Amino acid sequence: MKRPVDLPPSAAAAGNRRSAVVRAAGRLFREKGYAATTIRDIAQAAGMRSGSPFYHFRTKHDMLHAVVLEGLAAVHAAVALELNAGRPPRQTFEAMLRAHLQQVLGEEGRDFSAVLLHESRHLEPSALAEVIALKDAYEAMWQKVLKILKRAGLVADDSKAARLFLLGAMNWTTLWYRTGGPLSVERLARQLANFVLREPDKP
Amino acid sequence: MKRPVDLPPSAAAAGNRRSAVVRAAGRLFREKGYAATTIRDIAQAAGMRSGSPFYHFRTKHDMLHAVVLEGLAAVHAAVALELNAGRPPRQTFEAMLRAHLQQVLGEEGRDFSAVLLHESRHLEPSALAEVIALKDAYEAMWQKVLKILKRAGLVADDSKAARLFLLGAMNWTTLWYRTGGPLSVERLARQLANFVLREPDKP
DNA sequence: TAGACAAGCAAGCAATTGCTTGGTAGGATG
DNA sequence: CATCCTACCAAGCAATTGCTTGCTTGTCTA
Repeated sequence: MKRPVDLPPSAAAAGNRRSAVVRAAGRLFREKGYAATTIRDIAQAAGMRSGSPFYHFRTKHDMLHAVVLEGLAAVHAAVALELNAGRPPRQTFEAMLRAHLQQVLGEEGRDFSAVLLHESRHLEPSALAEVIALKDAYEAMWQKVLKILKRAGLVADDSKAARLFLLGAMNWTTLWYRTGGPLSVERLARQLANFVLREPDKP
Repeated sequence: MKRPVDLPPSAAAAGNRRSAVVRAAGRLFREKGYAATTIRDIAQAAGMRSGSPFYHFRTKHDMLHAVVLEGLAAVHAAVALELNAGRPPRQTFEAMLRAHLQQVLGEEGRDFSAVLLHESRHLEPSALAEVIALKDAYEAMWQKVLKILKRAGLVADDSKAARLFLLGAMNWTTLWYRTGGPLSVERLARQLANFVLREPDKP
């Protein structure tokens, strides 16, 4: 009956079944949406009975919160790595595109990031504010690379609107890209770079 | 107790309160999402009691269907008008951008189009198939203008992916654009055109 | 071997959900 | 005047919802 209130002792080992709940919630929230997913759905997908997820989470909202934070952390880490790899502007940009698309479309992280992108509005106000702050920090990296690209003459516009157009083009792929289709994520990143950059294409 | 099954006699006058239900549903579906909106919410917003909307619609799904079709018809008509206005490529393109963004962001049609963009997955399979067919026809107009732009050397890529990048950039605005902010819809359209086209900017 | 704790289960409760049912006010129609 | 039809209301039903409660199991430690 007791609960691991904030940090369970020896969280690494203890968080094993908890993460099963998060993964199940992530997949279902992406497939059916937050509001249309029931606790019973999540419990069953995690191999539990309907009351058991509440051992790990206080509310359903908390499950959404955990999913969204996981998505945000993963995409931030992946893109930050490429931004700081010390490559020239165009290569840095394309690597960041690839990393973002990989996170958003790849088997591994697509559930978390799709939920982040499409279900955040169902968060409670305080959790939403936290997520928005983290998202702003993430998007600042894109503003930074746009600035670099403009200095290099590779792009004409590094405004806030330009950043949002770019992120929109990327994030919208979650609604149409199909894994196993004719287009790999790498080629998609290359194609978006060519679509956006003002430079002779590199096929 | 009887219902106007398919076509109510003298539909023009009779469909008055019905359209109040559609407008209320559109606004609530956009604000809270389809699954999180209750019949009671819709009825109250339309000034009715909770059972009354079912005089006009068989199910809640049918209400979503009506909202989505309204959004699709409006944006299709607005953009088709500009595509066929007989202007030169760049002007045609920018006018289409403006028309789409006007529909998606403007007071008048944003409820319907935002629901179309973000809630279509909650449609029943048969209704979804119908909507997808109409959406494909809509997007074909964008493929067409991209082809024209490429012939004119204004864009480097007129592939299917390029079209989806463009639509993504536009449709994502529904998640960040705020009416009354510093950026008008007209300027937004101009800025997106400059972001995408390979030509000296026209400020 | 005894105790403690992590991690669940079985059962159910109060509220909410989509939707149905029988009725009815008010205008049009004969 | 009698009838019909449109558009709604008042009430409620069966199912589902998020969540709670008391209890059990397996495992680790002293």
